[in-house]
Amino acid sequence: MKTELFELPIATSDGIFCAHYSEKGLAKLHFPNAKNLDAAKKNGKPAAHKIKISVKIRGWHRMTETALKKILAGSEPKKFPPLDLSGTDFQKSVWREMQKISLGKTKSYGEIALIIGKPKAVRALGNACGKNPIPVLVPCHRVLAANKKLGGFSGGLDWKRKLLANEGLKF
DNA sequence: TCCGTATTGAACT
DNA sequence: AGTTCAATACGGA
Repeated sequence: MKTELFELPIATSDGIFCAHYSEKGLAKLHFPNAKNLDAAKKNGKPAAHKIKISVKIRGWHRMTETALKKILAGSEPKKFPPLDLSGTDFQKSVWREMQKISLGKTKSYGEIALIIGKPKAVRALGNACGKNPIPVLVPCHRVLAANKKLGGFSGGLDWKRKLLANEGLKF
């Protein structure tokens, strides 16, 4: 059975993000890509559902919005909404480790692999990163390749560069 | 079971 | 210094 997700837009200076909430918390976060904007424009409005949003979810959304904007502004958010991460244990370990990376710091895929006790699973790590449902809040953009090179990024490499630049990192 | 992957480090131009 | 290549762990089909 599929869990019903509530989809809410978050307008930022960098575009309109889309947050998906389950009954347990924030489940997914969507980058504002060209399609997104185009679709939103086409519909005249970004997903204005008439479904009733519970107070609980409104609260989470508020936290998400604040946290997101903080990060885009280059500062570390103090409050996070609960995250409803769905994935394998391996993926959850990876995502959890990534959340521990503080703003302005970076780690290599190899580092993460080492921390979760599987030094050789670097490639699998990349896989897990690509499936990270919540970019930015789970700072997958702070994970670089070994030589401090940018790896890749789901939302586009531009975003990764931009986010890192926001945090004062240079290349 | 086979394929792809956001890696890595060593060998080879 | 840039490029190619095999090894490797995990998830999806």
